[in-house]
Formats: sequence, C-alpha cells, structure tokens
Amino acid sequence: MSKNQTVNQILKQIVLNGIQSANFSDSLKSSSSFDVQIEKTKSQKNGDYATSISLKLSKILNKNPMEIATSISNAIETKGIIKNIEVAKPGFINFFLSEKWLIGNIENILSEGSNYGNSNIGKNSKIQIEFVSVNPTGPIHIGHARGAILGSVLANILKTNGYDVFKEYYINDAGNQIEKFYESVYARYLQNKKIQASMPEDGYQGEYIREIAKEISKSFNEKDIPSDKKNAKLFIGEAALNLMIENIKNDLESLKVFYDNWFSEKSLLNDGIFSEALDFLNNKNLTKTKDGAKWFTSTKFGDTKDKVLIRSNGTPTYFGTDVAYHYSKLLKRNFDQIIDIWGADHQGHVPFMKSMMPALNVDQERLKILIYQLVTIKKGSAAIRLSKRKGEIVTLKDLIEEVGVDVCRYFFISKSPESQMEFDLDYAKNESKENPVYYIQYAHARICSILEVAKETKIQFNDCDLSLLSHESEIDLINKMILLPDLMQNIASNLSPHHLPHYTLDLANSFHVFYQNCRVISEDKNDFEISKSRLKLISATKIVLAKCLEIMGMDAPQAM
RNA sequence: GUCCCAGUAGCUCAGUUGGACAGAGCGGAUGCCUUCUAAGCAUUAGGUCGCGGGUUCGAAUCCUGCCUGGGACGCCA
Repeated sequence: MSKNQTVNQILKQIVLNGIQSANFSDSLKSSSSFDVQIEKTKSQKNGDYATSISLKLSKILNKNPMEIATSISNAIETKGIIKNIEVAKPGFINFFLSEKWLIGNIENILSEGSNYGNSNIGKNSKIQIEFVSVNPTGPIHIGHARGAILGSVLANILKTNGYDVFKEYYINDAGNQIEKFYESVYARYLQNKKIQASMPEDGYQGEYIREIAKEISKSFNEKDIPSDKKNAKLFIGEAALNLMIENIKNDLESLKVFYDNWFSEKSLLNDGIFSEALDFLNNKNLTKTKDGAKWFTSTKFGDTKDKVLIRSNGTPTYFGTDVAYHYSKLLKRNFDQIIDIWGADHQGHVPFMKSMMPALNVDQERLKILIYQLVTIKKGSAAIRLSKRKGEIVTLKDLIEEVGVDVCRYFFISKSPESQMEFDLDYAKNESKENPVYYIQYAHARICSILEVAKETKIQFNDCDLSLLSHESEIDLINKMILLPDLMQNIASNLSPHHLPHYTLDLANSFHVFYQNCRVISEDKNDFEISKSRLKLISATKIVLAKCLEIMGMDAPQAM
C-alpha cells in the first residue's frame, strides 16, 4: 500500500483523476461541488469497492449516469491496485482489486507492526477527554461502566490517530451532595459508637456508608478526631471522601480504565479559577443578579433557561463551577479540543454547555459532547433501578468477578452510545463462555499456536513467495486486514468506537474460515512453499487482531 | 406540556453518515475432528426495518404526523 494512504484514499484519488481526464463540462471544473465517496461492497459480484459518483454527477451534468460511469471508468487505467473495473446499472462503478496488490500489503503490515492502522489526522493537537466523573458519594456501578469504557477506548483510538490525548476525571468534591455525604457518614460513625444521631434528609442510605464509617473508626484513634462537632464532621467527611475516591479509582483500574489526571472541583474555588471565570462573564455583561443570586444569562446563546452560578446563600452551584472548569480547560490549559462524555441523564446540560462557548469566546468546534443512553440492569425478569441515594447498587466489582474484564469491555463498547441497552445479569453470566470475545481471542490463540509449531520445527519463512496465496479465503483475509486504517480514521473523526468490535469479529471470522480451508503447516514436502507464505499471512493477521484487542483494552491470549 | 435518544430475526445489537437481494452474535435444525486448538467450519430456518404520509433514479437511513419505551426540564449534580 502506498505509505500513509488508505484504500479509500487511493481509490478516491483514482476516481477524481478519472473525472478530470474524462473531461466533462466546465460545471465540474471546481470539484468542490461534489464529493467522491468510496464504499466497500457487500457482495463480491459488485467488486470489492464501488462508487456511486456518476449517479450524483448526473444531476449536475444533466446526463445519463450510465454514460458518465462509462466515461469515468474508461479514463481509469487498470493497473496497480485495480485489477478490473465494471460499470453496473443504474450507474455504479465497481472496482475489483488486484490480488498482487492485495498480497503486497502483507509485507506492509509486518513492517509497520503494532503501528499498523495509525494515522496522523490528529496532527498532535491537544485533546482532553473527560469521562465518568461520578460523584464521589458512592461506588461505581454497572451503569457507569459504559461511559468508562467508551472514554477509554476512544482515548486509545485518538492516540493512534496522532492526537495528544489527556484523560481526566472531574471530582465533584464541593457542593451540596458532598455536604449530604459528609453528614451521612458522620451520622453512621456516631451510630457505630452507640451515640444517638439521625441521618440527614435525603441522605445517603446505602450500606457502603456504614462500611466507610466503620473503616474510619478503625483507622483513626479517638484523639485524632476533633472534639467539636463541626470539625469532627469535616474530618470524618474528608477521610470518607478520600476512601471513596480510592475506591472509585480501584474499580476503574480493575476495568482497565486509567486517567492522566484527577481534577478536583474544590481546587477551582481554592485556586481562584472560579472567580476569574466569573469576572470574565461579568466583564462581558453576561451575568445578572436576581433574588439575591448570581445568574449567567445563557439564554442569550440559545439555552432554555438562565442558570444560577452563585446561590443567594453565597455558595457556587454545579453550573458555576462547571463554567470555571471549562474555563480552565479551554482558556487556562488551552486544550485544542475537549470531549465531555455524559450519561443521558445530563443531556439537559448540553444547551448550557454550548451556550458557554460563545460566552468564553471559544469556537464551538472545540467542544464535543458525547451522550450515551443509560443502562438498565435486569436480573431474571425484574428490572433493577440503580439509585445511589436509595442505596440499590450493582457494583462493578461484582460484574467483573462474574464475567471478566474482557467480556465486560467488549459488551459495552460494541453498542452505539445512543442506543439504550439492557444488561441482563443472568444472561451475561450464561454467555460468558459462548460469546464473541472468545471467538476473537480464539483466533489470536490459534495463530500463536501455529506460529509456535513453526518455531519448534524451525521453519524460516522470511523468504517466501507470497504470490502463492490465491485461495479465496486467503484473499478475503487480506481484504479484511486492509480495512483497518480507514476504519480507525473513521472512528476517530466520528467518535464512534463501537465499529471496532464488529470489525474485529469480522476479521476473526475470516481467519477461522481460512483456517478451516487452508492448512498452514503441512507434512507434505510439496506444500512447503505455500506453508511459508501462509505463515507470513497469519503473522500479519496476528498483528491486526492484536492491535484491535489492544485498542479495546482486551487481552490477546497466546493460548486458550 | 416542551426538549433529547431509541424502536431492525425468538434474544442482544450492527448497518460505513441516501445505494445494489437487509447483517452479526447468541438461541433452533442438520452435517464436519487419525492432520497446526471443534471456544471452530458448512448448510438451513427465522424480517410488514414501530405505523402512516412525503422528498428522488434509489429510503432502515432524510422530512413530517402519530404510537411505544428511556431520559431531561431544581438556587441537586
């Protein structure tokens, strides 16, 4: 393959050149009026790739699409990547790729190794991606796992496309909910000591609060804890908060989700960023005072309601600190682009966030918000409602212990973010042995196993004649492998990582079919040459499979 | 009431940003292991793409009206 060019890009250029040479009318001199799209065909009878550009041009040129298609295809030489071109009704141009060219990609994949599929479309721009950011008032549950995995896989993909990625968790360690949390833990703490104490209204009822209170009792001496009630509550609350954050961090790490930074909301207040951001809005006359509270007039930029930034009691709201947080991201830390990943319960927050961009004099394009639909959990036929405040939680830990990290990650990443999903716990357990994850990993393990045999029997296959590869399933396998670069760029620009698991499954399928049809290491001396070529082919396949698994954060086992 | 997301095989979900006969996994039926891993392969059954209009060469995909499900409309986060 031409260095740094995907199949799509190569074919697109060929078609553009074809249109130029076909010399239509002046109306096509500016090629900005149309966009050549190359599609992978579903059926081999329509070739490997196709374009429907002639159907689109027929409007501009006012000509029969079949004629246009014929003119274009006549202007294209069948050489290099192209073995054959066909024109099909009502005006498709179908490309059949040259086997010789396809086979050449094997060496390319082998030489690129784990860099295969990477690109530099990110041009090293600084991109910050913030995800999960669950309130540290309770443990992570299954619903949060969706955002966690979405974020971590997206970050991996953006990295391989040349973005300078920075993953961040925003800790909401200030505000009302934290106050409730402090009070709840303190009440449980006192109750543990048989001191009469009542839980606050709307307090956190979950069992885990008792656990934390116990843990604090154990790890501190009585004399460490301040004697007056106010300071005691603060002391115990902060200790509990730290335990909770540790807990969240551990759970995420057990899902192989890691961050570059844990950003404290409270720090915005302490470091003066909050007041700086507020001044910024004040100076632009975008705030007002009403009912004793300070408001941001976000409706000026399309929000549905103005938002309170500082309550009449003087404390900042979530909106207030969020202005400061994004002020920090965009104007203080100067990320070229930021991605916020939120659950659907925060979608009402989107207009507010968008209205903030012009208010901060920031280009809308620098902010991307990814909303994923909430996960409903089912156990048997009963739906479980996840509510931290009421205390019903299915923890992430339980799930990982049941089905394993890989199954968990694959399951979540394979659904598009905007589709609702139902997580049936019993089903997940049953499926833990019969599922696509094992299908994919099995393909990788099979390859390793064959390569191991080759190593033991000391077969050198560096020098071999790849042109011996001609079986349908060999060619199909190569065809699948060369899709990866296009796919990766696509995912990066559309922020849609759920295509990757489906591709990987498809690739694994092509390998299994190949495995069934083509014996790699043969006893027969006559097959020695083809054996070497196939060893090279599967070495390349191993690279592509491992790459996909790595990006999804899954194991690529040597044996199963 | 207003706004956002979805409705595709028995189940869970894809469908490359309008293309060629609608796909996968699981589940069902049948067949394939003296050969590198059968956690595999092959054949097969199963669909009014929620319903009705519209846009055009062409719609699961775009527009519109309904129906159903999830979510949001706080000086909570």
